[in-house]
Amino acid sequence: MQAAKALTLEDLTSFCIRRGFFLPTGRIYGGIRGFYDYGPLGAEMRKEILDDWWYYFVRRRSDVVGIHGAIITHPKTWEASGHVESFFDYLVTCRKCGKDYRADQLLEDLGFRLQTPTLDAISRVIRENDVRCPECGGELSEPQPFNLMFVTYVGPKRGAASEAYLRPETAQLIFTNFKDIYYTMGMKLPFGIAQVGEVFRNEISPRGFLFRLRQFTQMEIEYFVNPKKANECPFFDEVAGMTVQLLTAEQQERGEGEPLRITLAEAWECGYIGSQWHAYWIGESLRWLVRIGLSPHRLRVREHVKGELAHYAVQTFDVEYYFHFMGWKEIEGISNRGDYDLSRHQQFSGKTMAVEDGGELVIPHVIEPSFGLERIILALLTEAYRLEAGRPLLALNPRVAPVKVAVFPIVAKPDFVRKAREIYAMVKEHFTAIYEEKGTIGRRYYDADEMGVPFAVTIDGRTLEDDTVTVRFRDTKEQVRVPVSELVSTLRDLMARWDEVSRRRAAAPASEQSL
RNA sequence: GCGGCCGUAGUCUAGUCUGGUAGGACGCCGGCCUGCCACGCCGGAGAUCCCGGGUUCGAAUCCCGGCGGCCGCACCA
Repeated sequence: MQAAKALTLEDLTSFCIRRGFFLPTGRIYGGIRGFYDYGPLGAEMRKEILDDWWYYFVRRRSDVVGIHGAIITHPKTWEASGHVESFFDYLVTCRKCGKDYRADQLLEDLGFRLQTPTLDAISRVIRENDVRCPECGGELSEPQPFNLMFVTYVGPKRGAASEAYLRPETAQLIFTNFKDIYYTMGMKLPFGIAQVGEVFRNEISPRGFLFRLRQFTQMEIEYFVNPKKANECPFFDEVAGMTVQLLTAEQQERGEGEPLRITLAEAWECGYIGSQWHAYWIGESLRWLVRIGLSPHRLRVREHVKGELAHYAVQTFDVEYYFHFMGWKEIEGISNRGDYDLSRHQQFSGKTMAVEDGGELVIPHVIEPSFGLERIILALLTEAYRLEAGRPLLALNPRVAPVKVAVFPIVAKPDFVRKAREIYAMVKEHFTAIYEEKGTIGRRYYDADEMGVPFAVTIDGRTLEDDTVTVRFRDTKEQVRVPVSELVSTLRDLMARWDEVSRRRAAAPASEQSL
């Protein structure tokens, strides 16, 4: 007997690569850290999640519109946003032993206090105090800026004048377009602008499969409210009664790790969450995360402590998911950005960002739910992955499953094959579907289970007699027989009632499984 | 970026210490068999042994450098 071993991130990584969810980019050349390509199943899953997000947060609502911004935009954007300033670190290299140090950190370790770690300040402190390499005593190089934004050049000439950045967040495209959207769409406060897209961060050390990437996808909403009406959210009733696990900054500063179990109404009334709109967006976010298949008990809301707050943030809560192999990790950040961004763009562009509300001009305050798509996919796969009799099965919610239906002739005889292909063609018009005729029927069911296909349709001898097929459920293995004429509507109905259909699933959560 | 461990067909892996041009399993392809839950039979293809350099008559194996991965530290808008 081999010792039982819990599912690890490595197991999940190799499962994803083997089944074609993700591939390390440029793999035939050895790959490149922090970048992954989506394979066929991953690409389908990504699209399902994106579509559902867009439906839930944009199309379903009348107060949110969507945009799709450019990846390279005017460089001034990133000066105004504070990214140029706070995305730079400085490296100094020992001229003798070649070791690199982060300049501000080295100086701090040696007891020097810098108000602002600018190039000049660092350089001066090093020179005036004859700071040397702590390892070998060698002379240090001039500080080199290390930019966490990817730099590129616009046009044929390389140089300072043509320098531009790949966007490190989608939010700024919303802020720079704010006034135009406000006018062209005739928006009135409060309202939101949503955007989905790729962002790029030149991380020093990408880690954890999909967890820290250099290119990833954000799904963001910037929701603009009149600061005087920060506590007048007309939708608050929809989430007020939701109980959440909340870990406040205060608790963390006291060293407490056990979150409060508290309703959003209480969390707001007690002042843990600073504004009603902020509490509303926390609730609405959690509802969507549960809707696509994450368990409420594995989701908690953790407030950023002081040192953790971003340069723009008034108050931030992370929605964290419990990954049993690495603990609680952020999958979404929900920040109150105040008027930081709009004020900065007003200042840098010289154009007013104030809009009219209730007879006065205001610069709106912003609540920003920002979802990391790849982290959410990682959470969904972690939650869905389980072993049944030694074989992997993905119990994905049909909303996000890359393939919804598998169609099989029970054996590959011409009559069955002909009928099965006919049914496959019909099903494919309505759902993402696959067809397979090779191998035993059990084998094909298990392969489909591994891809997370919720329903398998089988054509057998009876189909040719009375035009019915069996529909098999991935999670319970139970089957129902339905007329071909009602197949599509039955499948649609089963997906709509999924929570009920899957309630009987017997398998334990992945964290309690062993390999 | 630092330290430790690691890199062999699509996947998992034997072989590495004690150098003699790679073996298995799963998967894949072709054929047969199969009538509701993987692991029936026969045949076959598939390996720059991560990359580059060095030592050697000879390197998957030893040495150096690089790339990539995992863990820890640091970093994390």
